[in-house]
Amino acid sequence: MERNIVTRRERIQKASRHRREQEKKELRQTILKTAGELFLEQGYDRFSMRRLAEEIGYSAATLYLYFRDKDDLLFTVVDEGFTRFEKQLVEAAASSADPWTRLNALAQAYVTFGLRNPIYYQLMFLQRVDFLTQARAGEQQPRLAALHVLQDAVQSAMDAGVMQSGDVESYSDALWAMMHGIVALAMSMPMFDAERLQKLTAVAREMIFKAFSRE
Amino acid sequence: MERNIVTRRERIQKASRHRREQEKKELRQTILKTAGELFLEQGYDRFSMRRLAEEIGYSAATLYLYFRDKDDLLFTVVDEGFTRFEKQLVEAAASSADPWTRLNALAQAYVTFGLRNPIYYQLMFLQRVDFLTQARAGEQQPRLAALHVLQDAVQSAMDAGVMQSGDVESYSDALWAMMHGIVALAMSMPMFDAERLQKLTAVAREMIFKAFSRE
Amino acid sequence: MERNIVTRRERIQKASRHRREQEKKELRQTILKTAGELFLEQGYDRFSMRRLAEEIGYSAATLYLYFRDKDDLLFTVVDEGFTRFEKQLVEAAASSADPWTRLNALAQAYVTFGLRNPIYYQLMFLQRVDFLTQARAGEQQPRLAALHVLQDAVQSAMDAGVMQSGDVESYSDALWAMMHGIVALAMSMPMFDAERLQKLTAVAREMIFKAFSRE
Amino acid sequence: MERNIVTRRERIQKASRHRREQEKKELRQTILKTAGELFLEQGYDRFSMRRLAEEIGYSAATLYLYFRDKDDLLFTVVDEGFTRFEKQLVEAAASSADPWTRLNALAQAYVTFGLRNPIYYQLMFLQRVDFLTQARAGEQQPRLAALHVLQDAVQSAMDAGVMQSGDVESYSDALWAMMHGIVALAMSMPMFDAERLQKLTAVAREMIFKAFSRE
DNA sequence: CATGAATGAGTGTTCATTCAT
DNA sequence: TATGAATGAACACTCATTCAT
Repeated sequence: MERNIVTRRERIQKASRHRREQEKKELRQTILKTAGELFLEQGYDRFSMRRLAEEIGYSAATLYLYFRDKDDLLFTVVDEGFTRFEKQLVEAAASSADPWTRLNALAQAYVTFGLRNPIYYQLMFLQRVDFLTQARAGEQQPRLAALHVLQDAVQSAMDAGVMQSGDVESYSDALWAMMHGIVALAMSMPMFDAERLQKLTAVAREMIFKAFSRE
Repeated sequence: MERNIVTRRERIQKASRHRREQEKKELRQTILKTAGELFLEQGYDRFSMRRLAEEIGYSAATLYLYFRDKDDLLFTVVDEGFTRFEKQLVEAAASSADPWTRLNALAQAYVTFGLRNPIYYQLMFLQRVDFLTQARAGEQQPRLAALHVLQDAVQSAMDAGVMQSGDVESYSDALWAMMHGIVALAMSMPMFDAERLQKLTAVAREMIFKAFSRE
Repeated sequence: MERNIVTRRERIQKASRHRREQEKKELRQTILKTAGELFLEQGYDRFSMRRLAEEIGYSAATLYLYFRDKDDLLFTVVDEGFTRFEKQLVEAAASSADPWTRLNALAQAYVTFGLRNPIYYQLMFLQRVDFLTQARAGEQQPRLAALHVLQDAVQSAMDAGVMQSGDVESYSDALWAMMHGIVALAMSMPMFDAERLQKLTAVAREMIFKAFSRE
Repeated sequence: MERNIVTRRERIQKASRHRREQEKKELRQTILKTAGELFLEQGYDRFSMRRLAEEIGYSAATLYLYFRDKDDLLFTVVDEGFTRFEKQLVEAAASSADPWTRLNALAQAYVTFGLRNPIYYQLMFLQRVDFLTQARAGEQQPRLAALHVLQDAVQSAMDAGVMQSGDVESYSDALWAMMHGIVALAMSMPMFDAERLQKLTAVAREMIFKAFSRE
């Protein structure tokens, strides 16, 4: 009987611990999500720990139970951004067996990610570029892995002979620059409305095709 | 003799006034220059009037003798940036009678400006995009005039038949995006060393040529 | 036993929470009180959040945990003042069934309030008259309600036939002006010592009687 | 001849000195006048030496050639106010041989001065009451002399038997309080429009008559 | 786990005043 | 006489962060 009780207690404790861990994770996610929303609504400068705390309904001190400091929080947001970013690029890369189509899908995915996740994109590639090369102590996370997907796609397109051959890195960089430029302009210049942006991307796609495709 | 004395006094006063005006202009320039350096070294967020004052060795209050407020100072930096920017683009545009060469010169000038004046470029096109559409009270300075130079060049290249014809604005936008992307990446991504950047611009130039040139 | 422990913990927490709330209220009161003293000693102009903070031995930032901003603090002082003011007038009005006696009691209460609460009176009727017509967002507190008590008393005195009838508002205003004048002079003119003031109020009372009482 | 020249020179110098003194006086007056206007328009708090300087078209430093410091300037404004105030009261007192009429004229003059010169009144009797008892080093100017006019009028009205006799100072104080109250309320309470104010003064006049006149 | 309370350091800005010229 | 230049001290207010509970 005692054993039983102990077992029950253990079970309860375990369940409780599990639940608590679950709750902890959930709150962490809530913080990150809300942080992102705050960026989007108020901009990077206006974001503050206090405002974030208020928004999620917890005290400011609580944030420091989940993140060492403000930069740690932002770093995590950026991390999450890179995770999603990579995931979408990988998906796009996997969407087609044809190297050229894959390349196009990748470019499309890149721009789409930027336009749909301006918060992440801002932080990842514009506001906190310094995070790009940093890695959290102990972790070893190549934040730029996502971009290797692009290089790989270029490489295989060249290998398959559908793309003009040349220095892989440089060609990949050129694509990156083009896409980054489009996203950056679209995001910050008020004159880039939907129509103008749509025409721009069309021209860009055509440009890439003419410049890189073989035959 | 009296007349002489007066004249001398006047001369002295005039010289003195002139010297003071000169000094005032110089300090103004020093402020602007130091402000730029602070941006570059510490980043936009860390820039503050107080820090700037300390840097130039004056009290914070003094800054307000030269600029109405912080935004006025930044606005002036940006203004100066746009003036130089436009000047260099116009020069590039005037460098050749051949429309295609002109277009290339323009692109080259754009990127060069960005890389040589990262402070200006940051403020103009990344940090304070809001200034783009603003104009100082009373003044009426189209800050984007510079970019019309690009559109004009595209237009004349099309007119001359050396460039594939199409929607001028969109083609111009695509060029802008490409160049903006190159500058932005080069400026903020540490892995873009001189060599990689040089290769990138070479590919970009080739890309533009293949995509746009006719025949 | 577990239950007991929990209960005890809860009890402790509750007590602790209660104590903290108590302390918070006390500090809030200390702030308000010290603010008042500062006004009185140094004058409205010399009052500043910093000075107040120093006076209470806390950092300036702490004040903002208790009041949204400076105006909120002052507003609260004024509010408290009006609450006490109204309470005392209402009490005075209820002190007698005889309309004429009531009117006298009211006048006496008004002057007494002003002389005993110079800080409040200063803010309410001299320095921050703008608060008179304002109301804190959300609240709907007619700050001038107190003065309606005066009008009501005049009205009933007229109705009862003990006071010469006429325009209620104007007669009430005249009484107000008289009392306001007495308080204002007494508060700020150093020559109004206790004796002179006492004689003044006596004459004023007599004056009101002769001017307004019927029969 | 030499003598003549000298004389001429002296004459010129004298004239010039005179002119300069004249100009100096004029500028001083301009400063004072403009200071008053600034108070009226912007309020006591918003008044600043810098703004005043800007308004008169001189540098801020110039103000310090005419006034030791800000308080000296304000003191002078107040002084000027008291001078005008006294003058108007004296005029009113001299307007009639009948003691009672004189008293009425005085009261009228008092209120009129307050309403027509709110700047002066504010400074003299509300904002800078501290000046009332101060005297500029070396000077000996009883700033309250003006109020003796009131006491004198009360005295003679009593002597002439048209006013109920009693303690002169107290009766005079009561009149002062009434008038001060009216002016103060009218000046700062927004609800006192022209009509309400007019009715109030009428009641006040009637009140004084009933209370003080004998027969 | 969560927080209320607190704060030092900082922000941009204004002010009265000084002083060499 | 007048001023341009300068400043120290102050202002209200916000922030990221800490810590006892």
